[in-house]
Amino acid sequence: MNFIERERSTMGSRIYIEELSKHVGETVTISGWVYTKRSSGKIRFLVVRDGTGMMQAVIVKANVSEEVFNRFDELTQESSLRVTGTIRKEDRAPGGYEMDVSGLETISVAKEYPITPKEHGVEFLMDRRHLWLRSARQHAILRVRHEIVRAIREFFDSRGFLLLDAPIFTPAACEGTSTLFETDYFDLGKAFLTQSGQLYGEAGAMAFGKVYVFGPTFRAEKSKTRRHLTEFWMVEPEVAFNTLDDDMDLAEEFLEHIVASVLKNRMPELKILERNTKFLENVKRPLPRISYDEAVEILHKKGIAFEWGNDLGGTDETVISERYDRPVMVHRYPSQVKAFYMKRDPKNDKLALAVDVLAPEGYGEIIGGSQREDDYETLLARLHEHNLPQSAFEWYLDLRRYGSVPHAGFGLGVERTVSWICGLDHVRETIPFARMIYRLTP
RNA sequence: UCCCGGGUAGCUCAGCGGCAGAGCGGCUCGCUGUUAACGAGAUGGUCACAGGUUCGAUCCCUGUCCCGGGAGCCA
Repeated sequence: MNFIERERSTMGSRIYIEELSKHVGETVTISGWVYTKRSSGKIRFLVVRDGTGMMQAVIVKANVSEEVFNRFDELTQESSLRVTGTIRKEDRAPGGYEMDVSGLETISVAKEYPITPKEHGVEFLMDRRHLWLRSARQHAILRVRHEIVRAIREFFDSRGFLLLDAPIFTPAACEGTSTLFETDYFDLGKAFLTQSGQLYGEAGAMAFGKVYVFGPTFRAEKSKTRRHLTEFWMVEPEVAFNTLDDDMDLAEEFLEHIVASVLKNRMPELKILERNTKFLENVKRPLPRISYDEAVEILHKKGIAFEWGNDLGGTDETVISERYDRPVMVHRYPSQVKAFYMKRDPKNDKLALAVDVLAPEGYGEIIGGSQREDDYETLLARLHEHNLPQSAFEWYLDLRRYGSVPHAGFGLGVERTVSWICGLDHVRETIPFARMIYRLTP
């Protein structure tokens, strides 16, 4: 018998911790890592994680060979192992099930693991993000993120939207405002990392009617706050023949679906995160809709010196969103603070047909959208007003030359949404490996 | 870029113009139901870096570096 065969002969059937309840009374093997261990002399406890959950394994001196019993001593935190034993329902154990160990095999003894069950600072943990991902809280957050991404795709897929992947290298600024990451691109000069797939989404909408772009986006702004990453994920639906009102209808139905999916499928994770789900249960249609003018009025009534024509700042957004128990839509912003492609309000040329959705509890803007300018001459004039190079936008102008129609869309920031739904105090925990102004590793 | 706060043991922090501290982790010992186990013990330091003031600086001053979150900008 070779090594592998010998090892296999001592194992029960291999299962995952998430399916323990189906194997009560059976002898099975769990492959995983040591989360923590405790000893009380002749009875020893090993908390094993395998990626799907945690299980307490109990090693009783009287029930196992001396070799197995002593093997416990060499196991350090995060050592990898295979543990075999009988599964038993046990109310004292976290998860409700426990293993009575009969066999224990060390795969690799871990060196002294830096992340102990005690508290650590943000810098320390972010420097070890690759290890931090193993902890229960990070599991909960990333599983909620996964659920949100799944719900996003389910929402659009079930409504006949086509997933349209936009390029990441772009020839010029999409919106002309943000600072972009720049890189050399062979003989073609400079390329920029995309800050939005929206313009390509518009081309897709003219081709397929309704599409969504879902991918990473990049902003080289030197923002250093709890709401900013330099690389983040955005989902951007775009629908031909939609108006601003249609756009807002879509956005609120979309948000309702995402939140409902998380509440339905990820309650244990929200509990680990100690999230008060009362706020999330309120996320039902209709969401309140107020105009920018009304928002300014609210700020003035609160005694905030806010000048009409400016964009809402983070504090202003918090003041407005605090008045509601669910996300609030603010529409028709001054066109001077919005992007060149947004259509002006036919009733007031100073306003853009734009909408921002502000999350409650001070989480700020999670959605930004608009009806797009569909008139060729107007769009051309806007390009020039914003000093954008017409040549880089000829293809975009083609969308207005050949069968232009009203259309609208929006972008939702995935990390801000995860942060809000999980109730986190910083977006850096919502993505496996955050990229920020002073963080490029690990 | 600006404003504010911070950097002391592996980690989280306290401290103070006059011998460098605690809790936790790791290590040793004990314990048959632990849940961040518990009890006992030993170990652990370039007080971010460079100048300056002083009899004496981890502490006060100046500069630099790094971190945090806020403004601006944005999802």
